[in-house]
Amino acid sequence: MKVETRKQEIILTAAKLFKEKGYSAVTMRDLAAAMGIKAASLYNHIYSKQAILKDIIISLAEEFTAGMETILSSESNAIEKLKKIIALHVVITSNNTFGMASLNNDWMHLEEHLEYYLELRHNYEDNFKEIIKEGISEGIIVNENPEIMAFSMLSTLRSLYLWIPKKEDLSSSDLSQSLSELLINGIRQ
Amino acid sequence: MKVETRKQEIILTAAKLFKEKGYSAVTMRDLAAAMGIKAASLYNHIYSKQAILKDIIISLAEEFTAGMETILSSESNAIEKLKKIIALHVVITSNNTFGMASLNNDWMHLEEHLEYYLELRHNYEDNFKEIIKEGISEGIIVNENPEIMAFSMLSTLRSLYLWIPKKEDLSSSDLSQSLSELLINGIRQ
DNA sequence: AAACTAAACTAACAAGTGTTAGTTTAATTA
DNA sequence: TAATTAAACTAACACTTGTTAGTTTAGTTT
Repeated sequence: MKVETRKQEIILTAAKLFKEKGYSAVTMRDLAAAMGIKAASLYNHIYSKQAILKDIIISLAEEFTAGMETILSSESNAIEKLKKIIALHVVITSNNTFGMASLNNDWMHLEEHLEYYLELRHNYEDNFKEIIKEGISEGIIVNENPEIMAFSMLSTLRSLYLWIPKKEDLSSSDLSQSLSELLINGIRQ
Repeated sequence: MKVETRKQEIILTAAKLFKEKGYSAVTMRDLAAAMGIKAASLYNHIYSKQAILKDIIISLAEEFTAGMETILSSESNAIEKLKKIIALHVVITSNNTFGMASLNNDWMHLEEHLEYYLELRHNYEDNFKEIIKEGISEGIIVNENPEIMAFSMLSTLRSLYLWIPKKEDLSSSDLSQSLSELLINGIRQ
């Protein structure tokens, strides 16, 4: 029974390098050097450079999709759902800041898996917007352009991977709490 | 007197391609093909691939720096200054969505100019945070973590390049207005 | 008409790319 | 002890990379 820890080490190291320089700028020789081995040796563990990227991105995208489904089927109002989504982003990002960089910046190099990724992403965004519209109908969210609200909130949540590593003292729950208040109540006193 | 329009065409086309695939994934042959010429011909107009990137990014970074300086020296309170910053981002991004992609995603490939870029960026972020702290002192901004507020607002503003091209019907002033209300007042009814 | 010039071209380079084939090493299992 | 296996290695491949050198073309200036 193979536990595949070596493969996981390679994928984690790759994600780290991809975050620093982007997928295209990282060579298999860079990755091998970071692992302390030769490039050819990587192929005892992984199929291709492509496959590493797919592994990193698709697993994260599916995590978000699963999280969204759980939230959608909960008995919460729109504001509560949005708070749960914020917490979802904080938790997933905290556990894999490197991978989140690829999810945000390297997805266009997915090739065969691009279509599937875009489908997951599109559905996620649609669900997000629907929650906002629901909140407007309920009268608990201001009647402004839901597209702009969704864009603004998602922009912040998608940038968390850049920010969380710089603030390791901040706990996930504290950050979720602060972000919820900010994104929902604004900054005005 | 050379007007350098051909060079500008090349740089604009490069920015377009960089936005789609990232700096490293775009080859000089890709760029040449997009211009309808051969790769070697590009070198009649530009020094190197590097120099194209530097041109795109540094000019934008300096535009932001100049805009920030104007805002800092205005006689406005913190909230008014933040609104001016939002408008600054909307205007600069509207005029060059392709370049903004490189500014956000390709800066790590600047090499010789990386240090200068990071200095401009760091100063900009510091000024942004100072305005928020000023607003807290004045009692017009909530007394929460200014780092989180700056991060959140800047995340949204930095993502505008992805969003503006999809909403061409929206005018710059309408978008600035909506974003100001959202980022400052939040979404809660 | 002659000279100049902007901007294209062809051909080639040295270095770097992802990947494959076949081999060696050292630890684990039968 | 012999066989197996995980994981490294060397060597090489076909192709792509940014860039240079030298040449041609066609329009403009003298």
